[in-house]
Order: sequence, then structure tokens, then C-alpha cells
Amino acid sequence: MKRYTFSKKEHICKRNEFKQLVLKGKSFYVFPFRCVYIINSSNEYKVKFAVTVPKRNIQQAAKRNYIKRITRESYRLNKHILHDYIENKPIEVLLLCIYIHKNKLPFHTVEISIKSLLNKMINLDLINELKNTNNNAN
RNA sequence: ACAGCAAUUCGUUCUGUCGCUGUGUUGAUACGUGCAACACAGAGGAAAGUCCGGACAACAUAGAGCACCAUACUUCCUAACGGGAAGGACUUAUUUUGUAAAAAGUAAGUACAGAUAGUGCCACAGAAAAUAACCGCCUUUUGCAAAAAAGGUAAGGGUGAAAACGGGAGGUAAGAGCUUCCGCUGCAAGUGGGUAACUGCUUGUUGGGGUAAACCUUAUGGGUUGAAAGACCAUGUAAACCGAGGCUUGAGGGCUGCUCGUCCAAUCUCGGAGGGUAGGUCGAUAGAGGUGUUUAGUGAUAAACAUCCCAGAUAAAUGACAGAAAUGUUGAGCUAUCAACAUACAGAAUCCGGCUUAUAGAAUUGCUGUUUUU
RNA sequence: CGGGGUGUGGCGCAGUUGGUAGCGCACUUGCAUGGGGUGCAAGGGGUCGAAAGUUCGAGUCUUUUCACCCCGA
Repeated sequence: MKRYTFSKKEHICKRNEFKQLVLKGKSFYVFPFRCVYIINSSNEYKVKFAVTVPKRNIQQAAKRNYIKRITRESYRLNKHILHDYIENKPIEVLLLCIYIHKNKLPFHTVEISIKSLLNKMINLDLINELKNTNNNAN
């Protein structure tokens, strides 16, 4: 039984986490989003998510809020793709989606792009990446 | 009935599934809070722009003068205002009356104190743009004459946005508000009306270009800063170290500038190198509150009574999907109905009162115009 | 949340006490050259971001508004 929740625990809230993402994170691109992620080792598996919509591209606050809600909703409905993969692995993933397109999009196209984004994350083979980053740090 | 303008009001609704934020109750765990279930609540007329005014908070007990800034017909409303209401004056448009000048009505607008406190500015054109003599007119002197010199004079002169209050008569060497009559307008005095702005009448007048959204003058108001205000808790610690200046004969400081007063004052100031934090709670949602009725007032608004509790987030909550309804537009059509599309502007961030701007569409009222019927 | 600034020819910029809107580069035409560049001469192109107002007259003064940029945390 999967639960389609998205509570405060799964948000990125702290200023330092955002700083880390911007400074150290790796990124790729799936149509309206530019996705930045970072992977840490930890005892329990954990995924945190956040959306940003830059003011430069979309100036009205109502439209910005609409886009954020849509992306959060589509992540909430599809996050099990990533969770099923990561479950029982000692990994902490931070994920930040930056909306780059300059106009409003309807819900369905955003949902499709989020799905493809999460599938791409799975294909990256996260454990190997984690080892590599640790080796580079050492 | 249609169209236009103005004002006021409203500005999509319901059901199901999944989810977000807050509050309350219950449960298990546990005594840090988090988790689960249930119930209730959850964006606007502008939440926007940040253009004004307050509440609230801090700064030393918050004081004086100058500077600076803002406002500017009157009375009232208000916690306050640069906002609003009513009234006055002026301007514009229009209608009626009238030969005309003008008067009256209606509508709209007005940053509407002072140009008789002073200074400045008024391009080009024009003689001259504000103590006006270039031409002209007149007088005197010189001269045969032509003309020249000195003086008086704003009636006339193709300009210009604006030309020394307009017209008639007297007066004069020629002329002039120089005098007088009629008229416009300002100021002063008296008097009637009005709380007042203002206005009717009478008298006087060494008044008669514009510009104060030019400087300025007068009156009134403003202490400064701004929720990143501020209070508390947690974490960490360094009132440490080095260099320079200063130490009761007062350096220096104080949340706009200067001066004065006053207060604190060696636990000071500047530079170097370095350490820590960047989390939480309160502020912060019961209020100049909403709704309804009655009363007072021309009105803004106020008072009384009844009733209700109505967002409180902080990388920032209101959404998505499915279905139905409502409204509008377009097309088809048998005025029934069917299909497609659309449903604006836009998102609270300490809170209130205004102003300004954006806005699909709907309703009501008033005015104007056109057409049809009686 | 608070504070400040800029909009003028295609581009970059001047323009002070209100009085005929300018400069450089670019563009067009002509001359010069065998041709091009350089050079010389002439020319076109502006509702001064938008809307109101004050004034006889606004790029300039006042108000409202739109867009862009910067600073404080």
C-alpha cells in the first residue's frame, strides 16, 4: 500500500542545504526543469525535494504559486518511482527542481516530465556515484 | 427596446477521491516532541503599487532655535490623513430667455493662500516686455529755408501669448484716470444675510500686464528609525591577543544636518589577525472587528441594542483529477434544443483607514441619443 | 520589507536658471580609386517610455503610471 503524502519532513527547508545544492550539486536537464541533486551517506534512506521558480522568468506571483503547486502535486503522485528504488539503501538524496520555461504549462505535461525526471535519476546508478564522490573527497 | 456615459453593488457554485497548513479531541508510543484517526477552519476587491495617514516598538528624561520636508477656499467627519461629506468661488460645455450685452438652469472639472512684501524671468518679432520716447504730435531756441538741439506727450503706428483698465465727453500747446459719466476688476470702510468661505447694497480709492507646478512670504504640522522594530530561550564564547591614540584640565558618545542645553562617560575609539551564531518561541491576529435593526444628521458619519468569532504561513499552506450546474460567445437548428470554446484581474507576509492602478462578466439607479407603439 | 537610479535617431550617449533637439558610430547618395578600404561633400531617419496638468510655449516643471537596473538583509 503506497501513501501519496508530501509533508514537511520531505521538504528542503534549511538555508544550508540550499547552499550545498547550489555549490556542490550536479545537474541535468529535462524539459521545463533543470534538476540539481546531491547524494550523502546516512543511516536511513531519505529523500528531500524542493521547487523553485525564478522571478526573472515569471513575474506574477499567482502564476509562480500555480507552477509550484502543480510540480509538488505531480511529485507527490509519482515519488514512489524513486522511493522503491532507494528503499533499504543507506543514502540521503536532496533534489531541487528549477523551472526554466517562461510560460504556464498544464498539469499533464508537467506530470509526464516529472516521471521522466525520476526515471532518469534511477538510471544514474546512485551508489556508484556516492563512492566516486567519496573517493574524490579523500 | 437598443446604444453611450456616470455612480453603486457583486465578482462562479456543488459532489466525490487524493493531498497541504492551523486549532481542538482521542489513541498508542513516550515524557524532546513527533506519529495516526476524527472534527472544524483556511486569500482579495483590489491581498497589487507602496502614494499618504495612524496603531505598535525602540532610541537617554525626547528639550529649544535654525535648516529641511509636507500641506494650503470654508465648515464638518475621523484615531489620523495629502482621504471623505456638504457648501462657496472660478473655468469649460450645453439648454432656455433675450436684438445684443448678458442672465438663469443643468452637467463636468479645479495643487482655488499671497503678484498691494521683495527679487528674478518673459525666447523670436517689436520703438518699447515694465523707472516704455524709435516714428509721430506739440512747445521753445538756432536758422532765409531745409533741418538741428533741448524739453513735453502714451491719442495713432503691419509685431506679439501678452502693449500700460474699455467707451463717450470735457480739458490742453499737444496729450494723459488729469477731471467727469457709464462699465469691468482689486483693495478699504459702513451696513443687511450666512457658523464660515462668501455674498447684496452704499461710499471712498496716490489700485489696474503675466508667472509662486521660479526663488520666496505667511499660516499650520512633522523628534528619528521601522517588524530586518523589539523581547525571551537555546547553541557557542573571547569584556581574550597584537599595534596606535586617549584617560577627569572631560577624549568620545547619543538612530537625519548644524548650534545650544541636557544625560552617560574610561567597561573608550581606530586598525590587524582570529573565534562563534545565522535555530526556535513571542511580537502575530478579538480588532478604530464583521452582520442586522433602530435613532440622530442634507451627508460623510456617529450612538444604542442584538448576534457572530472569521487565514496565520515562514524555501512560505488554499491544489490536482473526475463529474454536474450557472453565465457568455460562436456555429447548427424546427425560437425547443445540441456541439465547441471561454469564465477576468490577480495570491495574505505585523495590523488597520484611505488613495491610485488592473479587471471577463452580471445586477440596480440616474442622464443623454435613436427607433417603435399608445 | 526598505532605499536609490535610468528611459532621447538602428546602437552608445550629450542636452540647467522652460524658448527652433544635437554628437559619434551605423545607413543612403555623390566625388576620388582599375576595384575595395581610408578620405571628402551632401542627405534621410525622433509624437524625447505612456497619460494628464501648469504655462503664451514643456525633452526640461508637477502628478499619476509602465518597463528596466542597482543597493541594504
